[in-house]
Amino acid sequence: MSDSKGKEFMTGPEKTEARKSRILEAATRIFSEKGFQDATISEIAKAADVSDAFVYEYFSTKENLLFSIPGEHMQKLHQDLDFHLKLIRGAVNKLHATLYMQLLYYSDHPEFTAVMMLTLKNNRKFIDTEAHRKIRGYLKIIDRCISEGVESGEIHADIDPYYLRAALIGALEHIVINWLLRKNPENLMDAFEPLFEVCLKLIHKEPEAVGCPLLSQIKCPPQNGCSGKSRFPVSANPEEA
Amino acid sequence: MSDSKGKEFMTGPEKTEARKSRILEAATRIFSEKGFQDATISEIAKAADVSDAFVYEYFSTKENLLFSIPGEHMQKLHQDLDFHLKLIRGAVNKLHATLYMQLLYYSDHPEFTAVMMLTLKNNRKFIDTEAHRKIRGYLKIIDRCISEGVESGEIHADIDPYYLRAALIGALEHIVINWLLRKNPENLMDAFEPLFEVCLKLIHKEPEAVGCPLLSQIKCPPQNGCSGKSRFPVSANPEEA
Amino acid sequence: MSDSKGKEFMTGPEKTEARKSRILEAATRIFSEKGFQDATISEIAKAADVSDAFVYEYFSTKENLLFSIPGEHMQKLHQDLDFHLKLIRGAVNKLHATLYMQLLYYSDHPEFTAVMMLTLKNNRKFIDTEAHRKIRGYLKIIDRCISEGVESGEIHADIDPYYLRAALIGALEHIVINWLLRKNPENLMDAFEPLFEVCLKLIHKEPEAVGCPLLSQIKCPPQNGCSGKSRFPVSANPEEA
Amino acid sequence: MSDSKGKEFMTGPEKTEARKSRILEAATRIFSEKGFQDATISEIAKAADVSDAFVYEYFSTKENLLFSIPGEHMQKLHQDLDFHLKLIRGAVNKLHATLYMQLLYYSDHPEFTAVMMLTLKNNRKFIDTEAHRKIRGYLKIIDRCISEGVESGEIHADIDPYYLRAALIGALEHIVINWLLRKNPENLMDAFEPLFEVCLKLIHKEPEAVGCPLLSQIKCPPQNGCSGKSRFPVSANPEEA
DNA sequence: CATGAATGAGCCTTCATTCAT
DNA sequence: AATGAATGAAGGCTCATTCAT
Repeated sequence: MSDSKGKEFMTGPEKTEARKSRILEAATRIFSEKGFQDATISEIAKAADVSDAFVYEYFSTKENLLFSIPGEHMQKLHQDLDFHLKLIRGAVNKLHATLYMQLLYYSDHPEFTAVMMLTLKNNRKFIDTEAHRKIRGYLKIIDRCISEGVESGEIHADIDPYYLRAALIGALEHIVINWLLRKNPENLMDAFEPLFEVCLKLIHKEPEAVGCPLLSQIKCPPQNGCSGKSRFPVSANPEEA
Repeated sequence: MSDSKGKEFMTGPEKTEARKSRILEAATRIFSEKGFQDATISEIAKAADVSDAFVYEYFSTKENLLFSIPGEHMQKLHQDLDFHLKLIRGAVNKLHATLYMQLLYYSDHPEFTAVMMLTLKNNRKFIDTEAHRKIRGYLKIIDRCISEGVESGEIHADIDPYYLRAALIGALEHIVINWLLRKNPENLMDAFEPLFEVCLKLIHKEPEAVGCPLLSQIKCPPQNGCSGKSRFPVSANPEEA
Repeated sequence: MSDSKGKEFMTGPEKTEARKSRILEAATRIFSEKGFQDATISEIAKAADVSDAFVYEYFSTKENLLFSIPGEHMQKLHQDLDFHLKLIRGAVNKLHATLYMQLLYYSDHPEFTAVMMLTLKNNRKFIDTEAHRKIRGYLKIIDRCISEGVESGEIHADIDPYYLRAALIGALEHIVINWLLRKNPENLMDAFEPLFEVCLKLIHKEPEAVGCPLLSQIKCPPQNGCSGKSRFPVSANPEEA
Repeated sequence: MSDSKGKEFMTGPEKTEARKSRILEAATRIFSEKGFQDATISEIAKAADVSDAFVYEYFSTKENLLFSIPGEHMQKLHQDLDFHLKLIRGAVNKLHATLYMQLLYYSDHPEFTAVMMLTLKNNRKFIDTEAHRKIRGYLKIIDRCISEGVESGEIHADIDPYYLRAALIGALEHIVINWLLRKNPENLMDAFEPLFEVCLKLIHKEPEAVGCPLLSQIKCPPQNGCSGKSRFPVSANPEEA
């Protein structure tokens, strides 16, 4: 009935997948609570109800386990976003939806978020990771929104899109970290409206243009004759190697 | 002779202070290189040319040593900023100077910056620290600039100043972290201009209003009849506990 | 077609034997390369292209696998030697042939030799092993040669045959170990001539008495009136329990 | 009074040395009993009455601890031998004394001997060790005896001295290993006489020339007109690198 | 004041071995 | 007959921290 079947009904590979999932969940929770170094594999294994050794069957090292955490999350977020963005017209509306969904995902997965923001983001080795590649892929969605907006004239062309994205992401993450560390605001989603108002300032559109979150498919495309030619080449930054 | 006296000329307390300083410098360097967990007290003590045990004379624990790193840096930055801001007129000019000086300080002290951005910022316990109090004090400077700008009409009043500050700081830190982890841009100060352009968008002023960094004391105060009454109480956020 | 049949043509028991053989070969190679402790069952199983668990079908433990290595080798060496010695006359010639064949076998099977000399010979438990019994059986061939020589007068009787054998075997093994560990000499067989000259000193015969290896069936039996009665009872040592 | 002072009377460095010694003794005993792999550092530390961590103060790794065992032993043996050989005339007498002392040392230190013969001698890495260098230095004493004997005519020149030494050492070690593993003979020194008789065969001297062990300083030098010119260059083997 | 010396506590990781299928 | 999957058990090694001197 529920989505977590009793163990006794699982077949071999099914059971294995479930155990792998439980390990990732446990790791996420415990890493988020105690940090990477203070968490122990034993602790995680016990929380996931598997043996210590089993953890190493699927995650070659403790660090590798850490780096494996974002995988599914990012994939899910990416997919959802891809799906929704197809339905939305207008770069600003797309950005709105993107930021909203991202914040919502963080809000719904505070432990994953803590691992991402407090442990992974600052890890030098993480950058060379498959998981980080996925994150960069995710960021390209935002880049695409921005360049679409620039092309269409929705977003003015006199701002470097790399720095625009940096400001959007930076502001969002700053908010998220304050939420994680200081419970401010208590509900992360309370931060969305003011945050997005700030973002609108960045992209120079009036707040009225946006309707209710995720449903704001108002007609907005190229309404003015703005050339759409940015001063900056789209994605000219070396970050997307 | 020079500003770094030879050890043999130092009196007792003088020598002690010098040793304390050397420990902090060594800790900063080594924490920035290897991270908190992978750095060892022995390593730091050796680099500072003191005994392991001496480290504990001044820093009760390894973590306490870490938390002691920002102290002098923040004090210096705070003082410098206080001095300069007195000479500058106009909220936007002040913000400009503030962000410039902050970025410059980071650029000049990459090891301290790495410790701050990659190790301290994400540490739950750091928040309850005297050092963090100093950082919050520093942030108030920005808040004061913002509220001054709102009062004067330089900064429009329809944006929550807390989120405005979050965006400014978030964007700046995002840039800094990319510089630390990915050497992008290679020289941090290259990021200042585009970054500040973004910031100007946030505060809704045209870039032309700003002259050369640190010297831009143009007349800007209340030029429009804007009431100067913000929708938001200044510093209404619980972060400044 | 060839002497190594393709797997697909093997019947059940035939295939099983082949797999057992592959395991022993792989174990020999890997034990010789990495030593007993650093070799893993998984590694051996993979090299033998069988599952880990299958190894345990035939070898109850890892140590048992180790102890199973000499079996076939010693049997082969024993048989060959038995065959050849029948064709050879004279104790000294027989000893010559024996030592030559042994050295040649080592030279041709360096991996087996490494396991024997570096891993098995020093293992306390190995002594109580069936494999070790075979080795002792092999040593009896040498004892028989010696006592035959003593009887016939070829080998003088004033030397304890146990210590004579110890010297022969000890010298040979010393040479072999130097070859294994230090590649000195590069080709083990280069050591045979000088080694055997030393051995001849031990048994008090002139080198000229020996012709080409393995084919030196010169007439040598009792040429002097030596009583042939040794001071020592043959095989009075407790080693042959 | 005794050579093991009570702990309470030791000063700092003295105590430390004593502890280091106790570790080596404990390691020797335990390695000899259980072999290298089955012995644990905890076990050794406990037997030496020090903490696990202290072991690592002086011996960086478990393997390094193993390799440190022969150091003092070889030095002692080397010194003793140097001292005695100065008093002895005649190469054969010197060899006699050398082998006797070596066997006696083994007999008196069975645990050290077990480590040497059963664990170190077969360790590939041991060869590149400082301790192994000392052993090679020790072997040179034997080489010097041999070449002295060849020069003087005591030892006949028609045998390769490298192989002669190999036979001497090989025979002796073979005996020692049998004593270690099979308690045959029960008292190692019982093996000396027959062993040396064998050795005399190798060097072609009559047993009568030798008196009681360690006291046999009979005049023996060059009595025959033997040329003393060996066919072999002394120490032409690459082992003495 | 300074420190050399000492350690307790703990964790990641490995594998031989087992057993359900 | 054959094996994939799972793990219990264990050990080398590290360091923050303490304390006698």
